Amino acid sequence: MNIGQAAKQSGISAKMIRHYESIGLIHSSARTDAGYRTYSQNDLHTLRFIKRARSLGFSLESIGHLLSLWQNQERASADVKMLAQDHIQQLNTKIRELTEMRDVLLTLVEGCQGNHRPECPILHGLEAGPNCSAAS
Amino acid sequence: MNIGQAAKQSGISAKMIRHYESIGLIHSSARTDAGYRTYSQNDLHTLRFIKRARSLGFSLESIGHLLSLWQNQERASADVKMLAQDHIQQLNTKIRELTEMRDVLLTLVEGCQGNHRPECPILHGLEAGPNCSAAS
DNA sequence: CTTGAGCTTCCCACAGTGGCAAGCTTGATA
DNA sequence: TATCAAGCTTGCCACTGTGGGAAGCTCAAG
Repeated sequence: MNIGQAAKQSGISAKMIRHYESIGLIHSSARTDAGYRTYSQNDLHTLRFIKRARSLGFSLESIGHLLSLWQNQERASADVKMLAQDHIQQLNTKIRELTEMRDVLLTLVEGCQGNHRPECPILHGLEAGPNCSAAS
Repeated sequence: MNIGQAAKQSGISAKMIRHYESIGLIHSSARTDAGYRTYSQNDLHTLRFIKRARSLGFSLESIGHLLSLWQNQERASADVKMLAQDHIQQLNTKIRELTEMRDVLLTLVEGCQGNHRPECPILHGLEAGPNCSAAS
C-alpha cells in the first residue's frame, strides 16, 4: 500500500507520516524500486496506534515511549500506567488553567453592557488586572 | 526606563518586548542616542495590559484588536464583548476536548493493574481505539 | 581605564501541522 | 504508443509563542 492509502486508512496525513519517519518515531518504511514508500498491515497498525495516542493528547515524545513499551513483550504495565497518569496530570493542569481563564473572562463579560458606548469593564479589567490583587 | 526595567515591571521578558515590537503589536519605543530602547509609564501601562490579556489566554492577534479598541475612545463596548465571548467559546471548546481526553484516559488507567506484568488495558485501548465504536 | 552588567541585532530551536514547487512514476485512455 | 492526470518524491517556508546564544556596543562604578 502506498502512503496515500496508508494516510486514508490511518487518519494521519501523508505529510505527517513522512514527518514521523523523519524524526524517527516510526521505522523507515519499505520502498518500491521507484522509491515509493510501501506500508504493510503491521505498519498501518502502528499508525493507528499513533493516531489514537495523538487523539488522547499524548506528545510525539510520549508516543515514542508508548510505542516502545507496546512493542516490548516484556514491558511492565506499571510503566505504561505511569506514563498515562503523568499525562492525566498534565491534562488536569491545563484544564484548570483554562477554566480559571474562562471564569475570569465570564465575570468581566457579565459586567459589560455590550452596547455602542465606549465604557467597558472588560478593558478596565485588563488594565487594572483581574488578578491584580491576587498576584500573578 | 530601559528594556530590562520595563521587563521586570511588566512581567514580560525583554526578549518578548522586542518581539512584540518587531511584529507590530506595540509601537516602536523611543531610543537613546546609543540606540537603547526607553519606556515611559504609558508604555509600561500597555505592556501590563498585554501581560494580563496573555494570562487570560488571548492570542497575540486578538490582543492586537483589544489594544486598538482600548486606545480608541470611540469604541463600542459591544465590540470588546464580542471578542471576549469569542475567546470564551474557544476556551470552552478546548476545555471540553481536554476533559474528554482525560476521562478516556482515566477509564483506561483504572483498568490497568500497574504491576510487573506486560498485560495492559491502556495499550489495548490505544490499539483498538478507545473511540473505536464511538467514531473519531 | 578596566570590568561587568546591560543593551543591540541576528540566527536557531522547540511541537505539530499545513502549503507549495519541481520533478519523477504509474496507470489509464485516446 | 503517446499523453495526461493523479500520486509520489524531496525540500523549503509558514504558523504560535517563547527561549537560548553569539558578537559587538554602551554605561556606570571602581
